Amino acid sequence: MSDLPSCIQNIGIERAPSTCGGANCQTYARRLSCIRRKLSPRQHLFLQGDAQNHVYLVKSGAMCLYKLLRNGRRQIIGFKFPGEFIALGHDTKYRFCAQAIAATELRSFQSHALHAAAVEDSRLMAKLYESVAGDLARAYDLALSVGQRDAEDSVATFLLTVEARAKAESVDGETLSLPMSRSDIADYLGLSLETVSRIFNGFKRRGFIELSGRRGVRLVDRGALRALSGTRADTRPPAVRDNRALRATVN
Amino acid sequence: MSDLPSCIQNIGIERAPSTCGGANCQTYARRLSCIRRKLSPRQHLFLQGDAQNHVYLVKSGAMCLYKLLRNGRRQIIGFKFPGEFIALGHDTKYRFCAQAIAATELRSFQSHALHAAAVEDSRLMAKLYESVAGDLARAYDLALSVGQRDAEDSVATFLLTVEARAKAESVDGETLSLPMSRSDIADYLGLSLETVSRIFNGFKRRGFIELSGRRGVRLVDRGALRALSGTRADTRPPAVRDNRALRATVN
DNA sequence: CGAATAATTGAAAGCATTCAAAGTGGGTGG
DNA sequence: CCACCCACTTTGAATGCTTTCAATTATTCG
Repeated sequence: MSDLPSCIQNIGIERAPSTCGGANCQTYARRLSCIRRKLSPRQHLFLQGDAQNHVYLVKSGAMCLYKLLRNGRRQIIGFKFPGEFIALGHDTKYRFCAQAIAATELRSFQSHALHAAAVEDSRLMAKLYESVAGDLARAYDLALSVGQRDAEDSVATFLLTVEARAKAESVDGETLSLPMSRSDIADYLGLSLETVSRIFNGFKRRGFIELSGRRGVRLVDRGALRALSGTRADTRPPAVRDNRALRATVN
Repeated sequence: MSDLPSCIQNIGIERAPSTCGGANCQTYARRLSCIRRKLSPRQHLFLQGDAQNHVYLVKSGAMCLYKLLRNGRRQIIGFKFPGEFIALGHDTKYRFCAQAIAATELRSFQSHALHAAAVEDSRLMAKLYESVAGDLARAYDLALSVGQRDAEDSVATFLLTVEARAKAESVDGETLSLPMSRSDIADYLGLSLETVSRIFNGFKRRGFIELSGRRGVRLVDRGALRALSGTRADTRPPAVRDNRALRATVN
């Protein structure tokens, strides 16, 4: 697998700073063949049901992944930013759709070639593993938001999370530019777009955030947002009032 | 990593039949050290926030994984059955709680030892990777259910999925024994336990299912349940009425 | 057989949705 | 460069699904 046609790509370089965490990003699988792709906003990379032959790496822009229901409703299951992989995990068909929410550049790899390369290079394997594990952690957080948070909690948590994840996207140190529309946020949080809009403006009226244009948001009062966010600081013991789940002896 | 104390365990043997899919389950990492654990119903294996030093493999019984919010609400993010791993993906702390919902036997591995062994044995690595990827796919399905399905759709889909996943758990070929309570189902689907109960009995009244005791469910009219389930048969093109998401040119 | 836990059922209340309409921003073409 | 237009966003009002509160019934285990 080390002598592929070669379009000499550095998988892993240009990894999103927030994810990279200051570690020196290595260059993996130098000779893995790939193809450049460019997508304009709203353009699809693939649909659920398509034959799953490729893995993609986002180089710039932003993507959203979503699943469709028969009734036409969609659940966005994640957003993808530069340095992140799409469609790791081998299946015969994609189980979700991938759509650009901004002008986006990607690299396309043949799934089997990438996974074969990963078997050769354990650093690449570690990277793919880490990527999937990260997706999993985010998916669990999403299920938590969608299932148990009320609308304000969801939106507050969303804003805090986006800020933490995409500090690179901020115009200056303060204002962040959301790449996704209200409708995208709604379909991500399991809310209606009207509800999202109402809550954004409710936060604005209460002085928690400032809005500028369609994309700009500035978090003014993070404390207030955190107070609305029911997120636990994963410390034990949880010590919840009457949480039946914890009555039993622990361990 | 091939000369550890050895408690000679076959990771992967006794894999759940439904997941194993008839393939001959290989024996991996024979000499990986592990510890046996037994949990009684409602007993916790770990809590979110605990130091994450171990990976667990379910041998018998059933576990549930859940996340807690400050307001005391919990979201079950998944159930674990024999042959499945818990807490793959290395982090310093567990991000969710793991609790037995029935008498359960597990094997406990040191995270670093297991991952080191996986680097040595690519079959084990493939197994872990597949496990995480499976968790990810199920997490996405959960987000979809919780975010976009109405209560009846959620419950119908849940029943169909449980049947498909845990055919081994069925008493005979027809009646399945749900290891989890109404409350567990509710916290999994993001509903109240009363709603789950109402819908179960609504299905019963309409002749879609039969109930026996607290655990027994028999799916009588799968067609009706599938009709309620908004799940798409992942075929393209989606051809949804006015799905804005698909207006853009595809690919 | 009895106590404790789980499940069911009913009624009232609430939060978010849906439907509807007006307003705003951003991009494009003249 | 500005006006115009389309799409996105905001806002209002009514509806409804699910939740919450409360009480009863059923099941399981000691």
